[in-house]
Amino acid sequence: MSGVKQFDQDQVMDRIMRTFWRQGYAATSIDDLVDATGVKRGSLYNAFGDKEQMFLAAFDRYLADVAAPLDAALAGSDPRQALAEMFAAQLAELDRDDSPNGCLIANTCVEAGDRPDAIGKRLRAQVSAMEQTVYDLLLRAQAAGRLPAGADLRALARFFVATSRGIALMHKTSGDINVARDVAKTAVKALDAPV
Amino acid sequence: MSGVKQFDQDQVMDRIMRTFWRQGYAATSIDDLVDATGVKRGSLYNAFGDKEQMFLAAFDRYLADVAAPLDAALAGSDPRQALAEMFAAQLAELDRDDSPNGCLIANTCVEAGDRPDAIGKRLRAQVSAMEQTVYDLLLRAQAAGRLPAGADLRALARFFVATSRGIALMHKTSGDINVARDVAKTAVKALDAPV
DNA sequence: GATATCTTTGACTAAATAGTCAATATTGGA
DNA sequence: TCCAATATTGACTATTTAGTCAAAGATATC
Repeated sequence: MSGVKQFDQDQVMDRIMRTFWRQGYAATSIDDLVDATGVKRGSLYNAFGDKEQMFLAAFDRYLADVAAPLDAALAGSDPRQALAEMFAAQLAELDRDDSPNGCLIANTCVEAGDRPDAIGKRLRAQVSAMEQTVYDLLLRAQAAGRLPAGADLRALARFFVATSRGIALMHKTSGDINVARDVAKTAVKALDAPV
Repeated sequence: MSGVKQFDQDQVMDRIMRTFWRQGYAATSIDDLVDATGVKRGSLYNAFGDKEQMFLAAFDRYLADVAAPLDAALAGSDPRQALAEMFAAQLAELDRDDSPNGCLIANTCVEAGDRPDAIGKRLRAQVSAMEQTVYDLLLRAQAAGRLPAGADLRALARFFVATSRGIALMHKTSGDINVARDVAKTAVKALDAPV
């Protein structure tokens, strides 16, 4: 059959992304992806390359479709509001019942965080970028007098990235959005702790 | 050969634990354990049961050997000092260069956090227990007037557990103990944020 | 020293795995 | 219409996997 693609690449990649998200890289077999997408083995290889390339594309898709609202929230100028919005966006994503629990980025931190391959490199680039985005937000805020001059912005940026990861893990184990809410609520107050 | 064990069970379980810690459950094959311990396949099965039982025993070993100092620190009465000591104990563990990066508990949250099997159950019991230990600490402190009456202790307890997990993930991806230090330093200050 | 019990070992099975490929079908353009 | 390029398909390979087992060796106790 064919000569032209018989499936919607975007839709199929969405299924692939969700499968990796739910099961992880190593625990997902190509047969799992065949079952999840309805696309046959050879067609998947033809369309997306090998398993590692499939994962990298799924990871990028996750960043664009799921993680993007978090980044967008960090573009604001009021750090309290921006971080509250970032956590709110994360909670909204976690609370969707048409999505797997937890977060693909956090999951990948565990599975590939210290690996030298393409997946590890891609992951670390993303983590660094998020830290930098938060840092830039805090820097703008400090320059505008919204944060104390003595605040350790690097430490704060790392703290918020870590908290976001921690929330994802807590949600994966508890399945309870209130747990995630409690953590987020407590974290944003850290901006108002005495230096 | 034999009739009596030819290897030190404690030492071999330590190697098994470190292998699961470094690679995760799914990514660790029995052959990996054979290579890591020098004990042959059949002897491992004879001594420890199947792969799931090996992991559960390794998990318990991790709690007893690696995570215990964190629990011990939480037994104090001054919450600021107790939590600072907990994080200090975690940082000390993370900084050991004879151990894998990251934390087996956090890794298992990702791999089995929402699984209904014995590993998932064991993991969730541990996470709940840690939250309760922190909560009890905060409750003692509040009763002693060391924390404001209006503080949300449940939220704080969940926050500190989440932060500890977040630190583990950040350490796994960055390999930099200063990142973990920054997060811990910022987290303990949350106790002094206005309610 | 006999024997029941335990450990070790390497070979084995059955299933799952990632990736390949030739045969076939289909399309768009010349 | 014809052809070059592409997509689909199921069968295929080679490897890895978890777990089993019978044979053989060693030990402690009686």
